[in-house]
Amino acid sequence: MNKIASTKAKITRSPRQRKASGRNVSLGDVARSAGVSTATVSRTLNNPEKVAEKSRLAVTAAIDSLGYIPDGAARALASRRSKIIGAIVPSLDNALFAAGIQSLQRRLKYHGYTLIVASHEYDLDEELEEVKILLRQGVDALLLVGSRHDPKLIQMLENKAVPYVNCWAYDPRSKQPCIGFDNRKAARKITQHLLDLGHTDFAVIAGRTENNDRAADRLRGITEVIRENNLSLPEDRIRQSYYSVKKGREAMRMLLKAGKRPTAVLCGNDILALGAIAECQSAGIKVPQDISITGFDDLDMSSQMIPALTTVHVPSAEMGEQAADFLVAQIRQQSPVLHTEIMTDLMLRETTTKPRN
Amino acid sequence: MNKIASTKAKITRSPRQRKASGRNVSLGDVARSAGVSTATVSRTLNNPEKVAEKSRLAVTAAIDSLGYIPDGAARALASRRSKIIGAIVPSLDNALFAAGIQSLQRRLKYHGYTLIVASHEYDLDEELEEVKILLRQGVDALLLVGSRHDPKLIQMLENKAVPYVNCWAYDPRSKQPCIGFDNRKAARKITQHLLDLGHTDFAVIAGRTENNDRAADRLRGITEVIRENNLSLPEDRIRQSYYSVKKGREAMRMLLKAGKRPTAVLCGNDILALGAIAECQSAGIKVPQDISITGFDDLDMSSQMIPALTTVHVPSAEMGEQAADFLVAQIRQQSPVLHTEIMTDLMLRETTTKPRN
DNA sequence: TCTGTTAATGTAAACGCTTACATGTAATAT
DNA sequence: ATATTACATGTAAGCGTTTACATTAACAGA
Repeated sequence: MNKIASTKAKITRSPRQRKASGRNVSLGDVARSAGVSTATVSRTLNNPEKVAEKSRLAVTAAIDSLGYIPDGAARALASRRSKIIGAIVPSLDNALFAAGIQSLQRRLKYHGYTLIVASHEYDLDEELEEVKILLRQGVDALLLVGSRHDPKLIQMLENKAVPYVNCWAYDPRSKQPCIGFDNRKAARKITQHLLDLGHTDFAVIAGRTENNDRAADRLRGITEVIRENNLSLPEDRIRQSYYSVKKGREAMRMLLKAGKRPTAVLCGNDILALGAIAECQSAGIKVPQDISITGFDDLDMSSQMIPALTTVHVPSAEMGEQAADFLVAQIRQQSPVLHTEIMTDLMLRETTTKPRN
Repeated sequence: MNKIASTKAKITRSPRQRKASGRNVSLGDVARSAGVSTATVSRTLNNPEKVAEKSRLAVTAAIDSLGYIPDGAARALASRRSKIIGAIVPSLDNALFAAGIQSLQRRLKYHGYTLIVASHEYDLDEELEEVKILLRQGVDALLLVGSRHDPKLIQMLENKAVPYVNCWAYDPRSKQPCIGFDNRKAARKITQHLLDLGHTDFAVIAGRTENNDRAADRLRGITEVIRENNLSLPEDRIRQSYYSVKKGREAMRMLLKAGKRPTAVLCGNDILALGAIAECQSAGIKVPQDISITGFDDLDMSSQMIPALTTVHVPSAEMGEQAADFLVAQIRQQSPVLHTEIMTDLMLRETTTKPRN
């Protein structure tokens, strides 16, 4: 890992921020220029169908020629809606969330909303802090990840009557709206797949479960099924890691060091699985012949790697879209479905097979 | 790639959005409850040092007991600053941007700013559209990616006197502020590395260069060096792809089909390189023994894969942080350095070696 | 011609803050 | 004691929209 050549900064000073030349053009200016009242301009912008064609044309012409851009703050203050929706995710570094956010954003934009994204780095206090900030910014609605939050958080949202939805998790018994999938059920499914192949000797590389109910549910699903089948899963066969390839490798390295090698390793997500596979390759252990490995999430790359990863497909894009529709409906005082379970599919690919007998 | 078992949605209706119980608590309420004027409350919030300790305590106590949350729209309207900064990136799906955005956000938060992220999917018209939206939302400053934008875009920003900075690219001759690295120079460096190893027979899997000046600069750097060394790089040895593992595999497949195999393939980023390597593995071609492959970006995983990827390290996190500092300084009417070049390092790892003679 | 109805527009009062300026008060200098 | 200064606070005028309500115009029906 050599470093070769680096470059150093060149210095140029930027000009002091130039003062805006006079006032910004306001809705009043447009009204004057178009020869109508401010109310008519406002209506052309927000309810064009209520304005006679003649005035409408005059107004749009004035807007174009003046280069008018409405002031969101003033609009928000007067109308009590900011047209901004917030999303608070654990991390943007995770491709899973990035994909969901991307489709959320696209859909929100279609509805005329702008998205603010914040992240809390898997820290629930930080999450509460972010909610306060977004509430202060006046978001019209909020998307959260998972179903475990600081009670104060939910309280604040309900006080302010700000719609919200929990995503990437599905808990129909909760009072809180959610759009997501049952992490536990999906984890059970993939575990069962390994059992069906004949595996009896498991290890788990889970995500960190404190402050992460999705990781906890996945781990729970796995351990349940294993124990229901009267198989053992000792503590030292369960490792928790932050989600990174490096951590996945490290965890697998520990597992390989510690006594008898398991025949199957269930990973908390694809990134950890990629790391686990890399570590096996580097140790000369063949996947899946010597050891079966599974992921969770089905990132784009997971199907393209060699060997292609057996994993659980999580439709993040679909979820983001549905979340957008849900929140917008809530803002519009409609009553969309409170709990939506999203399908999750088992993707059987090349990293799992029967154990060597 | 089987799909097994899927779940279907359960239906529950959510209660119609409950109306906020009466008015929201406002700064005036706090003032009354604390027995001071609204000005004093405002000052305790924004310039606590200008308020006597006694009043300050009374105010903070009132804020706590009433659960007061300031209204950002009103504040923005009155003060002409939203405390919001916007960033428009090509895509959030790209881990490179995600990492930069994450650190940008962290740093902005430290300065007391909130970040709005938008993406334009590598479409410059869309980028202009996003700028309009963010300007309407009243962002105090804007981060852009790359140095090629619609001229109208820059014009709008200067009209409104909104500070901005171009990132992930470095062009000291431009009037526009930038914080980034010289893509062309870095590409030259990694190409030179392959030349030094003795390669003469190259292929390139570049990103799509239309609407992506970074990809174009990288490609230019590569072709320049090759031609300066009197080597040929025919058109059919240059492929352009969207950034995905799948596209990388496809491109490599085409390359392998088309006549004589090159001894070295330069990829536009790590994701493409991962795909290229996977395709080679699947075709039984050994990396780096049979073919050397390079990436660009140095994603977290690139050092962990087997074989570890030779690539260019791009310090996205550092860039995000510097961008935050730059924009905040600009907002504060300071004059930070206009052009900052960030170091980029060649990471020599396991996917490059001397060509078979 | 007059009245009732509808459609288009205008008037002006919020919205919840910030901040320039005025006022009052206490400390210090003369 | 008075003048000066500094500090803490209060008063009230915006900030740029939206929107309830009032007004006007146009037209149909009697």
